[in-house]
Amino acid sequence: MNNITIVVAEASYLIQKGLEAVLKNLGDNQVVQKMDKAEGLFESLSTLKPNILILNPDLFEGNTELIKKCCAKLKACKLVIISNKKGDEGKYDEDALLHYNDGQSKILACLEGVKDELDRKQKVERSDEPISAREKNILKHIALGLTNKEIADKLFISIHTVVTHRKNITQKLGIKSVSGLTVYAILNNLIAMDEVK
Amino acid sequence: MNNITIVVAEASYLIQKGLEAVLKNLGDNQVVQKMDKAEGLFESLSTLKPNILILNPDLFEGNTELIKKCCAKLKACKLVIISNKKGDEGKYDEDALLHYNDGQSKILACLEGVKDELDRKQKVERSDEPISAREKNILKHIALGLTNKEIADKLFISIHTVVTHRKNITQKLGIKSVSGLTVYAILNNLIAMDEVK
DNA sequence: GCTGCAATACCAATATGTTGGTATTTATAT
DNA sequence: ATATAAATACCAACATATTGGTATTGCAGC
Repeated sequence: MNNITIVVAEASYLIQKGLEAVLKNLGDNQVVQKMDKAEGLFESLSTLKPNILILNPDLFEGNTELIKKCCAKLKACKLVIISNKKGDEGKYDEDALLHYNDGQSKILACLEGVKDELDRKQKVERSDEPISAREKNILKHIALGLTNKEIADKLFISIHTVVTHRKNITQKLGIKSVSGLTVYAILNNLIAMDEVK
Repeated sequence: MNNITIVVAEASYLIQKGLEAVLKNLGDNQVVQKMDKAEGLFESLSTLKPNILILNPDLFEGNTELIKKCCAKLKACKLVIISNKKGDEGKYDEDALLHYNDGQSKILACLEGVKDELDRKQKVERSDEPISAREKNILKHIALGLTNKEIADKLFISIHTVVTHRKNITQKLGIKSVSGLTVYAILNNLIAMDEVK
């Protein structure tokens, strides 16, 4: 999984923040710069070399030449258009065209699509790394609030084994905090909230 | 500072997410529900009893009677209007009126104002709280998976202070394990499951 | 039969959390 | 004005978790 860098050029603060929040949840992304006017955009693209540029054409007052100039500036950069106006359909790549009023599914589908495209280009293969049945059981006990020693005693194994399982679990899931593991266990029906001590 | 619960009723997913992000940074808030249509709103207000309702009038297609009905439903609830249209000025309380295109300063000033107003109101009525507001905030960060040191750095306090708060929290609540504290935080709307890392 | 994975066990170094103290400052309530 | 509570800070001893190793066994698939 490569880290994807993103520049957001959008006047509305709430839209900026919304995009940032959505992108953060979408994976290993990073919004490296937010701008609310066109000045300095070209310079930012040159220095930051982002993988994605999310741009509101209003910043250029609709001047499509400038937008094309943006694209030309960077090969590995995917352009996403975010607009508050009707009637932009057809002017831009529909796969990467968002509107202020779009709902969750549209937004997520678009951004995930763009991200997948980039992932494919970068030949980043993401393999699902499921945890084994034994590891699930260990995780369950972690999420229930037991210590390594308590788990070892309950399962009649050495504490070293528990530590090893725990190591593998955190590595496979990419979750290192106990609270994160707890939420994972809840969401994957390994435990119920009322079982936790 | 009590925990403030918020319902966001807004069709645009990005605006939803943007508001959520801004509110999260504003302090001890929690967006307890987001909705993108008017159905179920009254029910949510009744059951969740939020402190703030952020509403886009477009959900009611401009029917101001329904909006007033919202207000009437809850005394301790402050209404914030979020709109994508020009010409709403004067129709609503200007202190609590936002537009899609507003910049950072306007947005923050408005939401901080609303929050301060609520804080002042609530200062009187809090009494039977098991843990203090500060402790709630610490607990929130514990449940999010931060270490004591990370919490100390984020809140600009010593790690000793965090340890002390943590001691008091576990004693007051009688919950020792991190997973237990995490579940408590989820059940008490201090965090949402998808915030945990 | 070889390969790879899962489960088991162990070690050592380091990091982080726990517990039981003390103590100061500020704000609020009686 | 004074008692109380909350937030802050610190210490020391101890407990527990994390990380990066190594190693053995058994089992399933090729």
